[in-house]
Amino acid sequence: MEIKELKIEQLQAAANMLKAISHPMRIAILSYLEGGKRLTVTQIHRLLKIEQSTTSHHLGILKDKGVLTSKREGKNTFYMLKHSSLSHIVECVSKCTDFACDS
Amino acid sequence: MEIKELKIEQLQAAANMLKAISHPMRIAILSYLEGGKRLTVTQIHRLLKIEQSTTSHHLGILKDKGVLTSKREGKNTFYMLKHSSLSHIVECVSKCTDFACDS
DNA sequence: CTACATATATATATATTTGCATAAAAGAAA
DNA sequence: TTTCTTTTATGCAAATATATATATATGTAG
Repeated sequence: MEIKELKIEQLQAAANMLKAISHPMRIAILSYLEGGKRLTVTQIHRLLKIEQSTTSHHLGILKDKGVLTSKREGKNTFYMLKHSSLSHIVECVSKCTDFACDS
Repeated sequence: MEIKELKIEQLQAAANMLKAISHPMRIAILSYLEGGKRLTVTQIHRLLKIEQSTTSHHLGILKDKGVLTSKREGKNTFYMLKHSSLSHIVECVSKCTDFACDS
């Protein structure tokens, strides 16, 4: 499939998914969830040192746009990557902003 | 380098770069520039069927955030990808929104 | 000068971020 | 059961950011 032939609906969907990731805290969340790791809202909230409600908001956005999935276990809700290859995006952009992207 | 060790400034830069890409028209622009292709503002403006000023605005955002570079040649300004690997992002997200991301 | 190509400025509309307060869900203890 | 604690989610509002078009300005060539 050629990217060139992307239709407007698919462009919109792709943009929505990328936009969901395009936030410093949400990129950090993705980096914590690399390699199939699972973390609760509280764990992420403490790691990022941001409000619990803000954390929940960010996780909700990522889940809504198909980046993450979640599973409730008792009082906790564990979040994880829906597609492992999404961490490539974080890796690529991290390299692009650090050195060059062609590594 | 571990993604986990990303600092806030780099997270911000990565988010800015991703946010620049997170727009249907700008994803389309990237797809047109795959493989080292060079296009002028007018060519892109005609391909996308959007206003010239809007096109220039989008290109300015992509250039400002380090996604594209440009080279003026006479009356024309050619735009191209700054890092070829950035097209992987478009490919990955396109797959993620089309089928699954693990392809 | 004119014609063409590109960039910018302003304005309006829309969307996003964030914290606060609160609600809801689940379990523990009285 | 009722009450308390922990964990997560939601509603609201203010501040901030973004998208888009129209109009205008700048740059380049002839």
